Amino acid sequence: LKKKTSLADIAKALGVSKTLVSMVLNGKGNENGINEDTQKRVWAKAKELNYKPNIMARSLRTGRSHTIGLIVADISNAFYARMCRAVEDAAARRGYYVLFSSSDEKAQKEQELIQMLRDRLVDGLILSTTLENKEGIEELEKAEFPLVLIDRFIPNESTAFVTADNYAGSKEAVHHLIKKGHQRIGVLKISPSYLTSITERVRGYQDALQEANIPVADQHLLEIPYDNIQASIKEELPKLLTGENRVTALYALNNNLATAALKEIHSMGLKIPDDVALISFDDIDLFSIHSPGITAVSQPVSDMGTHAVELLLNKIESKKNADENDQVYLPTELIERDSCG
Amino acid sequence: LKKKTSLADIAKALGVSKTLVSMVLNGKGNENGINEDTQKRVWAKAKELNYKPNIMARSLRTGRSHTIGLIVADISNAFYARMCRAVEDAAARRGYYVLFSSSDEKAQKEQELIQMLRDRLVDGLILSTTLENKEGIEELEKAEFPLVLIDRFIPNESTAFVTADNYAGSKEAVHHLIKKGHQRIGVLKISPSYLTSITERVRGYQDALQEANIPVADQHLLEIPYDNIQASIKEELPKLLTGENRVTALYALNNNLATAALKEIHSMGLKIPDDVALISFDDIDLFSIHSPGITAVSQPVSDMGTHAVELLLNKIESKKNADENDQVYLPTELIERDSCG
DNA sequence: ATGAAAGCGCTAACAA
DNA sequence: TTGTTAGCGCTTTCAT
Repeated sequence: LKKKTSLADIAKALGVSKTLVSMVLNGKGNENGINEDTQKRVWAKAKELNYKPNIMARSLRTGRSHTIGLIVADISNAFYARMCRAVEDAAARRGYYVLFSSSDEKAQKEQELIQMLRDRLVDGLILSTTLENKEGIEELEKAEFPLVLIDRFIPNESTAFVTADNYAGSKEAVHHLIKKGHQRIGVLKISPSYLTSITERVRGYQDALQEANIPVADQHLLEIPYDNIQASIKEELPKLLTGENRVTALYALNNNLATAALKEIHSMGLKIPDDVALISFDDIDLFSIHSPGITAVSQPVSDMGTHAVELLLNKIESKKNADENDQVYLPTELIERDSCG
Repeated sequence: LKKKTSLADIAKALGVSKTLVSMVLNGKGNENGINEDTQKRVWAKAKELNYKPNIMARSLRTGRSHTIGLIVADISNAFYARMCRAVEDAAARRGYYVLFSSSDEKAQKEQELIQMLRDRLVDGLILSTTLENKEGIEELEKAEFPLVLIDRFIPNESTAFVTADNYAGSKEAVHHLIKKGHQRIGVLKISPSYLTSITERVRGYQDALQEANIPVADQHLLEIPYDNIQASIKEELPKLLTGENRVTALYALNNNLATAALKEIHSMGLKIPDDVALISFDDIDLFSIHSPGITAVSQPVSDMGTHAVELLLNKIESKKNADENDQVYLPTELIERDSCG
């Protein structure tokens, strides 16, 4: 590994000081009244020696790394993968880079990752929190560490967040089902179930039923553990789909659940939408290609990412206008296909 | 943003030197013969003051960042998303973190990202290269910068790489099609078409036909531009699927292509496998859920990620045994479903 | 068994 | 218009 050119190398080659070179290369030449000619010589020599600033040294000095951290549950999940991409692009547009990590929905891993990212002096953090790590988050807030939650938020706290409007979107989905004539609607929800993305969707479901004067039946709500979705669906789904109180429609609260349900419905030999209707919160490619197409609530994933970055960078650069709202709900969209009858 | 505890803070609080504290906290206490008791006091104080080492400072001093870079075409693509996850996990297991970026299959962006990652003093790089940036790669090699290519390799060069065995996998796929009675097989390939992942698959296709004494027809090969897949498929696919020389089977050279073809086949109102068979290189969830199930060549994505990390870290830490092979082909697996008749 | 001092490469306050 | 100096927080050599 060959040694790289440093400021000092340029300074020495030119017989000037590091300071001068630093100023010029940081575009502060004019502002500090440095000779046009000297400036040109500096630039030329920098190019000649293929100078690249050492970001570590700069960070050490300035206390800023121009890097932000992003923690999601699982970067290989389509929803988060798209989100990561949006965050990456939005950050790049403003000259920041992104360190990604997956928490696997585990609070302890989340905390370790927060720690490691801070160790690396990220300037701020976008976090899809497990919500079981309140302590860790409080610590960040206490230290006034720039933080924006994404996808989920902490109820009754002032922490900044960007999320889809899960409540409204969910309500719309259930209304749609009702309009299509469904009254007994089974809900597949994920545990941990205190995730606001989930609780808000459940609340939307309940309110939609209530508004239509349909009683909410607890046994229609299935809770599926995050780390064992397919097997658990296989075991639980038949309970919902058989017997005389069986549901006529299934509402999956995220894409993983919908996908797993789809598989199981197929392997039970049932037909959508005749034997059972299916609607999903969160739209993925699969649903448009499947036949019949699966009706789904589409989340503004890219917008969420972009918005979160804007919020975070404004915090970091203290550009926040006093009236900037930093708890934002983005609208969802119902994509109607053929899975609801 | 509150100031964090530094080595000096601990040293002062304890009335000892930074050196001592550093040694103890790096586990070199015994090796340097430091009092058990002193060591305990250091640890206690470190915990008390919630000391976290400043990685930038350490990196600046040691020239190592314990971070590796990963550049793929698009992190929101399922194939790369899974790969990223594998890389993340494998790196974490050895105490490294990962900086991800998407090159969008553009050589210039690739080069910028390489630059920025090096600026950040990543200790090494895993790169799914566009292959149009040979210069940049040569520069890395010349600087002896630790580098492992993934998914694609540079023909006739000694650069380390990890890839699926695209040739063998492709041959197997086409053999399968032939065995199912198909003779006229349309191939959907992506451009840029010099990607070895693609050329190797094409080569496998050609050789499989040849071995079966089936003539290779150029007009059966469709080239679809990376950045305009769906529209291009819509326009081109009918050419393959109509007329008297129409193909009876379609072989998509990656999951994007297969997905787009699937959409278009549906919208043309054709049935799989009766009207046309479909096989895909690279297996994704969608294919197992779709009915009929889509037969696909499954790539060992996780293994590829893991393997690449191992190779890279061995390079970085110069642990490479002399006989370690650093050009590795990993076997694929044909997942037979119902899309080929 | 412990410490002093140098230095990684950079920037910023202050001099000249 | 340019240079000097002092660190940022850490590790490491060399003293003691």
